[in-house]
Amino acid sequence: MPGSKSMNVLVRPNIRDAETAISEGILGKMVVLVAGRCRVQYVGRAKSNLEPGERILIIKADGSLLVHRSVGYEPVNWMPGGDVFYNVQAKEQTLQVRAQRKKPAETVNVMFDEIQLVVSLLLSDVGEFSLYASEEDMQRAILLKPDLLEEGFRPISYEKKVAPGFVDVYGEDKDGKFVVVEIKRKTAGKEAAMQLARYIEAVRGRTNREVRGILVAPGTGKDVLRTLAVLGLEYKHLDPRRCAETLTRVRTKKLADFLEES
Amino acid sequence: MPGSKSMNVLVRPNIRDAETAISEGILGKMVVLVAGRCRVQYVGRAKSNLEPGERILIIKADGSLLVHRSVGYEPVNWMPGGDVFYNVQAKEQTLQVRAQRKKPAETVNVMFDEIQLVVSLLLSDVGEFSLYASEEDMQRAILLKPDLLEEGFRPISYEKKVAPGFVDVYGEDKDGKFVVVEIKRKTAGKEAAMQLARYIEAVRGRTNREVRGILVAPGTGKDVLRTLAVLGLEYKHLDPRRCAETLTRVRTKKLADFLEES
DNA sequence: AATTAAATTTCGCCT
DNA sequence: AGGCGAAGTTTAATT
Repeated sequence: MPGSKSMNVLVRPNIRDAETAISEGILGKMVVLVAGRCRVQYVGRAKSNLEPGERILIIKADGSLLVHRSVGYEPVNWMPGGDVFYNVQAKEQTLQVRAQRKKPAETVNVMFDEIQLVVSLLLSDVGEFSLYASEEDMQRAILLKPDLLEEGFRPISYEKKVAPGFVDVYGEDKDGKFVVVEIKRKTAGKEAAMQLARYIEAVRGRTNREVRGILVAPGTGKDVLRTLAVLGLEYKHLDPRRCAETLTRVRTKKLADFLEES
Repeated sequence: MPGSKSMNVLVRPNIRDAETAISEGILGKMVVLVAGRCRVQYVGRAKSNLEPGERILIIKADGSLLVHRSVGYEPVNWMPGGDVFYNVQAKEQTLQVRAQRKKPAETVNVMFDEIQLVVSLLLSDVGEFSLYASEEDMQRAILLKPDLLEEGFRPISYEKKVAPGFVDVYGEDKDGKFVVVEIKRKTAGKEAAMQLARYIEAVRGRTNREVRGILVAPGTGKDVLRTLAVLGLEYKHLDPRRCAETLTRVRTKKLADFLEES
């Protein structure tokens, strides 16, 4: 039973053997690696052509396909996973791997005329992935410790829907003024300032109370501070990493409190 | 001379041999593939942790690093290529591959406790990559055949700088009214409408002539047509693929004319 | 070096 | 199923 092994390796196989190995790998929901000389054509949302050269083709268990050149973070051609239909067939001295999906309608065609390596693998992987210091972490940190924004700030709601979209955090300051907070996890450009301005306008149209707008980010682009000033908005420096640490500290403290109470 | 071969394959190597093969692969600017059980930690712009599991590690000739799980288009961890410093070392029964760069300061740490496969390859690849049906193609198509936008349209300039950014195409219609064109290669959302509105405002502030705004795209989002109507703007359906074909046709025609003249 | 906008963006969340 | 926004977005172009 060739398909039951967790790893198959073919070094410089002939076209026929490569065809079989790749087909079985895809059918068996394995991860398939192919190294060889190929031409690649894509037709779908756009259209592309890649002239012959040596690349690495990866087909994953969910049907996703990647063609990688020898440099670059991004694949030169690809197909995201999902409902992808594969067709693998030897044609004389070439091997064609075609990936096709319906929505959006697109096709990637990889044509090998030389194959150096075919590997198929069954990867056993249930390890959890955790990411810290996202924009959501910053939001949660402010909600848990509002003083991170400013002393006396009290959150009322978050992800509140207003005219064009959602306000990240919404609350009031120590003087009872409404505060609209826009959070960015990295240096904020003028688009962020404009976004906040639009939210502010929407909120001001609904209340007679004074409304402040605060852009929270680890930094600002060149003219952003001036743009904010012109629009009557404010800026508060806040580092996403520090927010993540704050969250950890709060969680730890909560745990300590819990243990103490027990 | 082990480093001079164009492909090395190690199946289930011990830690020491894997260390050597990976180090030499990186030093030799080869593409290195490693399949094995690993834990991955990232610290930099954010922070992440990936618990142990079987994955594929790819290190490319330019120093870029990818860690791929068995599913998904995107790598779970990565490092873009450039000035990346690598450290590969065996520690008892584990193998650590660390990638580090200065700007931005970040580190990816891949720790293997089991290695199924190590492959290093020298990929010979000079094949040209061509992409059609980009937004730029749409712009060029309109400039070459202005009737694609509307009968009688005459372009004056493109990528013209106005207040907040650049107008894609700028011209006048058969009645002498100014026309500002905003191009989107895919379904246009309300952001596109807003963008066009801002450009229109900027242009109107500079002239007494009537100014029309046309959003060009292969489709529109839900409320975009109504938003455009409210703002006094127009929509013109145009398919990026058709634009690309138009370009090809024009080029072919130009060539035919040239041959005829000769 | 900083900024801006596009991308076959992908991905997740929510209506 | 479509709309919306975030992403360790990356990448290329322009100042």
